[in-house]
Amino acid sequence: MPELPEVETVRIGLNRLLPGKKVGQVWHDWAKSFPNAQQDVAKFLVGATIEQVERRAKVLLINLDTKYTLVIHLKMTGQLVYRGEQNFGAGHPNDSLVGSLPDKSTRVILTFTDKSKLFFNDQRKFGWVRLLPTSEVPNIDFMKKLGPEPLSEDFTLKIFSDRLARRHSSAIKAVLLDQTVIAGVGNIYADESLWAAKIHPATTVQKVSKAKLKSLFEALQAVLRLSIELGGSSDRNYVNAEGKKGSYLGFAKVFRHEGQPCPRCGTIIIKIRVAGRGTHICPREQRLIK
DNA sequence: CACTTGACCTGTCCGC
DNA sequence: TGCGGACAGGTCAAGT
Repeated sequence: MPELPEVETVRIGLNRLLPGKKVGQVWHDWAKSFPNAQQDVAKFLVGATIEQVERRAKVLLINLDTKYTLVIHLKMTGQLVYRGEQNFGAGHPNDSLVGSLPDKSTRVILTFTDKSKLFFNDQRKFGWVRLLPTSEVPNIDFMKKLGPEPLSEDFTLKIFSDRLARRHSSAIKAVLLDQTVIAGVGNIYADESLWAAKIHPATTVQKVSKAKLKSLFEALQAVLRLSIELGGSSDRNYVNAEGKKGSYLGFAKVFRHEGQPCPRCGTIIIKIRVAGRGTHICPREQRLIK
C-alpha cells in the first residue's frame, strides 16, 4: 500500500500526536503482526514514553525513551491511526476511511496513559511491528540493504545513475521498485515518474539515454514531493494518522488511468504488466527500446 | 550469479 | 445473488 509519500505523511501526523505519550497497555492478536512477540512485548512497552517518529524508506520508526524503537512496516494494507479519548467511533463520515476502532483488521492497540490509543490495522496481514533496541535498528537485514533516500539532499543524479547502472540488464521499473537500489519508490510513483520522463517501464536500464535518466531523476523527486504536499495517495486502504485520505491520486497522470487520454498527447493510456506489477503507460510516448 | 516468478493474506470487483 | 478468477500501493523465498 503506502509508498514513501504515504509513510512520510503518516510520520508527520504521528510526530505531531505521539511525542510525550506514555504507553499504559498493549494488545495484539496475531503473532505475525509482532514477530518478536515471544519476548513479552508488553513488558518492554508499558511505561515507555514516545520521543519522536522517524521514517526510513517505507518503514516507520517510533523511538521510545527506553532506548527501544517500534519498527513498523505497513506493506500493502497497513494503517496506523491515532484516536484521542472518547473518539473511538468514526470521525466525520466525509473525511475518514476508517469507522469505529478497533475493527476486524486491527492487529495491535497501544493504549496511552491519557486513554488515547494508537491502532495498527492490516487487512492482508503482510505488515509487521517489531520492538528492537534503538541501536540495533540500522543492523537488521532490511535496513542494512536499503538504498539511499531519494529526497535527501545528497541524493544526486550521479548517485541515481550509478546505482541504476548496477542493474543494467533489468527492466527500469523493476529497478526503481528495488528498495536496495533506491528506498521508498513503489508502483504508483514508478509509473508516474516513468511517464513524466517518457520511458517505457520494460526498457532495460542500459537502453535508457542519459538525457532520459536525468528527466527520470527530476520527475521522481517532483512526484514524491508533490504527493507529500498533498498528503499522499488514497486508493482504498491508505489513511494518515488521523484516519483521513490523501489527495495525490487526483493528480496522478497515468496510474489507474487506463482507457483515459494521456494528458500530454491524448493517446489512450493502457495497462500492461511489467516486473509482475500492473503498469500504466502512454503507448505513444513511452516506446520500448530493445 | 542475476533476474523473474510465486507466496504470503484478505477483500473486492468483474464476468458468467 | 452466487461462484471462480484476477487483482491490489510490498517484500521475500524459491525458481530459472
